[in-house]
Amino acid sequence: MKKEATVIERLIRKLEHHELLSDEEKRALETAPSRVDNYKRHDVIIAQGDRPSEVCLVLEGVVGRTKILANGGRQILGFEIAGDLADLHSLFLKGMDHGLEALASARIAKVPHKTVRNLMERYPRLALAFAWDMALDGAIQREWMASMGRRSAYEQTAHVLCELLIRLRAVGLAPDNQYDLHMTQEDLADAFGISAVHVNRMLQALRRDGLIELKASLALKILDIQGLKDAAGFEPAYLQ
Amino acid sequence: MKKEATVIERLIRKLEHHELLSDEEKRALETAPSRVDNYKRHDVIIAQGDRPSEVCLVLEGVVGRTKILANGGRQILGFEIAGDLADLHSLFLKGMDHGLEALASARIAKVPHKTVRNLMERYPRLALAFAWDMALDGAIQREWMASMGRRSAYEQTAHVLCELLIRLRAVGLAPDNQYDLHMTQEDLADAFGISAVHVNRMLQALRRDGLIELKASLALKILDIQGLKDAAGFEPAYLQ
DNA sequence: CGTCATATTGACTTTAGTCAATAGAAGTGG
DNA sequence: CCACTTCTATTGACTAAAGTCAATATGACG
Repeated sequence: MKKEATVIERLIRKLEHHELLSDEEKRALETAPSRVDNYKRHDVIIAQGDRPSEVCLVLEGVVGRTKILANGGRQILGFEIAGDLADLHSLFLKGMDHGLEALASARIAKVPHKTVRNLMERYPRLALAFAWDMALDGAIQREWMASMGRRSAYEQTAHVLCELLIRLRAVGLAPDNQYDLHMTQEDLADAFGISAVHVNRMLQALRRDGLIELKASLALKILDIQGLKDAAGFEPAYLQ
Repeated sequence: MKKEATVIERLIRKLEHHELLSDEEKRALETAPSRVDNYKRHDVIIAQGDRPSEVCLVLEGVVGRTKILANGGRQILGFEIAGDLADLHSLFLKGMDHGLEALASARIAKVPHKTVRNLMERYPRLALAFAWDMALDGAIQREWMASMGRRSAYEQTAHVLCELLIRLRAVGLAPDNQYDLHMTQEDLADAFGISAVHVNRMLQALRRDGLIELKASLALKILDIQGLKDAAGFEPAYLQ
């Protein structure tokens, strides 16, 4: 219970970037009923096409939003980490246009749609905060689109590593500019829209350039933050 | 005035895909104060980085959401057509992470943020409908991400043409499966994340395969809808 | 120790980008 | 209407980026 409380605090801190919340609103969030499920790598949390009746809050681990195409391709649309509401949009859309998959072992709190809707009705500021979260989500997606379309594989790789550094640091998970994604280069490949072999080459290039250091399971240490940002053309404003 | 009313009806019809609206809510939307501006191709409607105080409703023409990167690249993140709220997210985010640009002559109604906020406060169902619209927007963005990452240039081209056919048809702008984008292959290139020369080659391939027919300014006629959908791996569910 | 997944490397292919030239179209001013 | 400019589309030749395939290495784990 303690750990969940901590994560919900992170969520609250994140939501408060947009709207200050009253104590009552915070308490309502903290005490909202939810169920916690555990997943291991490759587990499907929500399948593409499902019509979920709960919203997923990531407590621990890394979750990928994955889309399977008619041609067999798999595209990872984003990474969700502790404190992220992974599928808030499922409140509004009829069916999931993509799935949620555990890329590393993950603990997920599931809050019934009905609960979220009640919260939004009773506390308009919470509703605004959730809307802000969806909008932020859109901004991250757009940055990824820009990466896929108009950044080289090298820049794109550096860019996502920068983004994850900032996001993980914001929830205290990248002490000393180090973090471990517990996932594979294949996952990165599906996120970048390139091949796993090419991801490998780009990671090596980043190492060769003295920007990062990494061990298996994508445990990495940023050696030169400014250098990595420069290589990526990283401008953090979109993360708000 | 007549034309605006028609477009607002389209917007209402679109919003009602998610939430049925009362007559009062519809009237509130219809009578919301707004200013109409006209733009010609290449005009900047909202610049990247701006902090707009109004929401843009496209009445006529085609608007692109464009993002300029540090490396000089330009990525088009989406096309907005009549009846689309082009920057609803600006209600929530601090600064625009991208700009809005007229890709063809466009008429835009601008509704003050304050007005939209009032509408949302007074009519919770309108608030839900707007949230749904933002969520739908996210779904379209995700489909584009999948196209950029895991579809070939040929499939991607076919896919966007399918999407535009469905969206334009929904607002009565693709009679007889024909529509004219009034933009250039360069714009498509920036939307797809490929070069203009390659867009040209893909369009020619689609013509060669008997799927489309096209004239200058991207006036096109879909000759074989099913063939185009098959080529694209198009599954329209994401459009709602 | 053996098995499986992942990472790394090299050789080769494919896709897409770049550059440059040409051809069409559309708009402008006289 | 014409001459002129400019933008856009098309084409071909060549280059560069990324993909594919296959072999090998490394590492985690039962």
